[in-house]
Amino acid sequence: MKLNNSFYQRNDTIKMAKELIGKFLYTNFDGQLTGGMIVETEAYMGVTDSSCHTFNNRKTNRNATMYNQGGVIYMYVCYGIHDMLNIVTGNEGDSQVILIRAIEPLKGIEKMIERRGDVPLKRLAKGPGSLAKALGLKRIHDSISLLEEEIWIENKGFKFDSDSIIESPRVGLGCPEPYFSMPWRFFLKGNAYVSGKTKVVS
DNA sequence: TATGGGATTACCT
DNA sequence: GGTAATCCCATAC
Repeated sequence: MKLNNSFYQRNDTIKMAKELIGKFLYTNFDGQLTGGMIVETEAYMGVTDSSCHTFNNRKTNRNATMYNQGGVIYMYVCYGIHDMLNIVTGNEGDSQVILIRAIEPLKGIEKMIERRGDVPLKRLAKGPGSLAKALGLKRIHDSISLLEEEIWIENKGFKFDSDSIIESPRVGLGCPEPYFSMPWRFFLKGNAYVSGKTKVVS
């Protein structure tokens, strides 16, 4: 079943980032259904998190969507090239979001290959830039709802015990400690579609 | 108004 | 492992 506001509008973004592992993310643009199982996420914890776009209450045209109430998406462009998909969580005025970093492709694989070019299945939606491209998501989709027909997340009842969800520091940050090392990245242990290093940091 | 850098990826050696 | 591609926004004049 489709996740709704009772999931997205809670105030525990770290817990939600963990819970999104094993959920199913879909997009449906122009009648083309594409998607797969979420295997890697990162939590960005809002105005106190120095790696977060809203650190120090920063508010610009780019990041305004992060302050919306949970249940919409925040899209932003990194390095001028890559579009990134974030799930907005919590209440209006909060700015915590969850970056979706990788899915295991399941639906519309042909269409995703068409969008991505000829890459191996293992790399089709591995890493946030690749994932957004495979699903047809761009900056112009910023602020669209997860409760409508273009993008949504489903719970299919898959459960993983806590040993299977690995925590690690987030990837690619340039911010100072302590946020640099906060263990706010989560991924499914041993899954071939997780990006980057999968080494366990304890 | 100008400049520097980033939640990355792909392709090179 | 090194680096180019390439755009929005923060910061500095």
